Amino acid sequence: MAPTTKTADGTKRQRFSPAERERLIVDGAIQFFAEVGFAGQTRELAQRLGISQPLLYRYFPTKQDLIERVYDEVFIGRWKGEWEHMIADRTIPLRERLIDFYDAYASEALTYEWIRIYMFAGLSGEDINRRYIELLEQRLLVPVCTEVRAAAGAPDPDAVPISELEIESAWNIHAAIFYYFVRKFIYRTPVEPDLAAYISDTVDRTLDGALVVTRETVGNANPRAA
Amino acid sequence: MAPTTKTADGTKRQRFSPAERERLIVDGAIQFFAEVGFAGQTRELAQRLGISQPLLYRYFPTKQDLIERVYDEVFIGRWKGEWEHMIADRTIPLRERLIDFYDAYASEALTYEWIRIYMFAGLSGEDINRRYIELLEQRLLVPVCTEVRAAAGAPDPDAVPISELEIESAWNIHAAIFYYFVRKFIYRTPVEPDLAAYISDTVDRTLDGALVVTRETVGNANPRAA
DNA sequence: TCAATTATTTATCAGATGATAAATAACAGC
DNA sequence: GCTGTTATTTATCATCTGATAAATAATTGA
Repeated sequence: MAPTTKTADGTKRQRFSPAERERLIVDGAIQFFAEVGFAGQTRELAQRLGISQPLLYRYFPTKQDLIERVYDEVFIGRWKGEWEHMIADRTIPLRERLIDFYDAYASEALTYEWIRIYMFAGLSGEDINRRYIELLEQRLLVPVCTEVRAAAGAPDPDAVPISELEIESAWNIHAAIFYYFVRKFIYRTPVEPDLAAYISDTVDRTLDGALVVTRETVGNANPRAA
Repeated sequence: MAPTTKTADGTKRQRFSPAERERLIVDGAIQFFAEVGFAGQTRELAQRLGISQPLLYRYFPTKQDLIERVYDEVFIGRWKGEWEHMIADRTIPLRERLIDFYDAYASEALTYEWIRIYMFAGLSGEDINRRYIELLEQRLLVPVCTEVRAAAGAPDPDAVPISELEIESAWNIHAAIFYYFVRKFIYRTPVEPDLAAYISDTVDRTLDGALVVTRETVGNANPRAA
């Protein structure tokens, strides 16, 4: 046969710079593993990327290395420092701050890939979830509880440390939002199409519980003023 | 070599009736798949059961058949009709009814195997989750909303149909309980050790939101009496 | 005690799967 | 245009994995 300039499947061979190709592989892997889980096969991933399977191994020595990279890409660096400022900005009513935060958090963090990879990671015993939950408690839930204290007229955390019960009530807010995406991306159940409306309704309902808990268990900072 | 009466690994061959062996296999499979997911290998399952791998195929023609059986065992028949009576029994305060129900539901349904298999099933695109959610809405959430109506002094669902928003507020109660077990069995994060206390606290917080929603969106059945 | 039945095991297949080595072709510099 | 470099592919290995067939041993009934 005459030598051909084409590859086996007839398409011209595409060449990218290592940086570009790596980007393509990582992005494809995120999509792929989010969809089928980490038991997904390298051959199928390669096919979706339009490359040969061994090329993956040029960029990642083992499948596990690629998976670790996916974890990093999805979980590290998606947390925005400005979110913490949003929560703490007392020039805006707390309810609005929470709604704004969850609007941002949902659109930037709680995506299809994020939710599913997070759940796959949890089920396969990775400690990423625990680490993420720690981050969440420190950077979101404690600040939220602090703001709830202020909104409820309760003493500052400096005076009375935040209790487990208060953290739980902040988890309730978070869980309610999170569960929306679990239903949407994991169970694939019909969900309220207007996400913004869902978030504001949910914050309304669950913030109430947190305020009540705080008032009842921590009390007023200055009872005689009441 | 002299013929031996033992099997290769030196243990005497155990014989069970087909019914008994099937029971052992199904129970083992539930544990096994809950732990490692449905990508778990039949050889490893067989090893845990102390049987040879081909014996599995004597009882289940394919691995998928075994998986279906696991679904049936775990999800079908764990729902107890009496739970619906518990929810509807107006001789008891609604708060207590919900706490009693979730105590029972948590201990009988929301087990390690249940939670993990449910999540594995969802991630692999099974429709079991959707079917279960439908069951839950009809047999739990709608009844809960009905009772919330009564407790809030709002009109009966016969007069004013239950809204999506009310269902969402019932979901919030459920999601908060559910999330506790997700944290415990999937993320393996430390959780409140006193489950009963967690449930009663959570019902307190989240039921409040549902009552508020109902009062504000459905209103009082007899406003002039207020 | 012996033969028939069948629960269970050993041996094995065929295709899948992560990974490696060698061959090929696109590109860069001169 | 030629040549060296390297991004990419083809070919292939070794092991894993669901599934099947044949052999074996525990049990049952006469």
